[in-house]
Amino acid sequence: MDTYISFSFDNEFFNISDTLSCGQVFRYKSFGKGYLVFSLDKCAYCYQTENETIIECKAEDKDYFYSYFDLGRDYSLIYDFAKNSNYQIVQDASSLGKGIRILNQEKEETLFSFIISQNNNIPRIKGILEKLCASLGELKYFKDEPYYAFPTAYKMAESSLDFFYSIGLGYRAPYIKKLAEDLKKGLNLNNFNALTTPYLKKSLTTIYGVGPKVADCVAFFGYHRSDSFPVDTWIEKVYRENFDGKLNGTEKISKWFVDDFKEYAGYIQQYLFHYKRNLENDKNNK
DNA sequence: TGCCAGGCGGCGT
DNA sequence: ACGCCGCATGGC
Repeated sequence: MDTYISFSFDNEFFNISDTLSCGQVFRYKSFGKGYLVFSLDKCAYCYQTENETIIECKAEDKDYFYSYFDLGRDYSLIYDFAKNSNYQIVQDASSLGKGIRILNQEKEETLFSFIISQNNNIPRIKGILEKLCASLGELKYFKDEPYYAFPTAYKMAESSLDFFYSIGLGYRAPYIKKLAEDLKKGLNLNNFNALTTPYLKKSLTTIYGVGPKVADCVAFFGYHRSDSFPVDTWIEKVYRENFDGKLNGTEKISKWFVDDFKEYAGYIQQYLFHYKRNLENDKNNK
């Protein structure tokens, strides 16, 4: 039988709820005292005590999830950089999102996920990914709890275009189908590993259905290129309202932030995204 | 109900 | 290079 182990990490720079809900990942669900988190065919159970976050997984997956949750990185450096910003909103956002860590996600799953994310909302993205995995992914178990792996590109490439429409992908269905076919034919995302971030993004945008925003997300969440700054509708609002932004076009806006925040840009983008969406939710819950 | 969502491809200028 | 438009679907 499988052996399960658990390990823990200090909570000062790790809030599991904020880390999962800040829009970088879509495959997780509430479970017990915390969450089940799914990545490729693996699963971890995470919950927090007063001082620590506990991560439980199969013994063989320990190194994977240690890396997945980015536990080898010192987030105090990132936090200090943000707290020293001249922009009040960056200071405020980093305080609220102090416990956000950037996950090191698998590249193919990240790419599929963020192609699906375009012009879409987070609850619906999660639903589509659930249907995709339940339909084409391998049935697995975390202890007694069943779940589905993320499907292989090979399996997806065998599926009809109608299938992709049937899970609610809408006009994104051909993007997903073509990517699966290209991967089956030998496209290898690790071939981009050595590229500088600008060339990585340029290479990613050659993929059908991948524009600047999705390329930024994949560069950051899949390749951990923190000199990326995804600009979506939320971030563009923040730019207009809180940075007195006059630039037009998401690519120029992205470059403006990267020029300013350098290798901290991505983390600050996440703080801002999390902050803005939390403000909106508070308003709507009034 | 109508507006919006972690935007992109295609087209016209 | 830039701006505009259509796009599928469903959450709210």
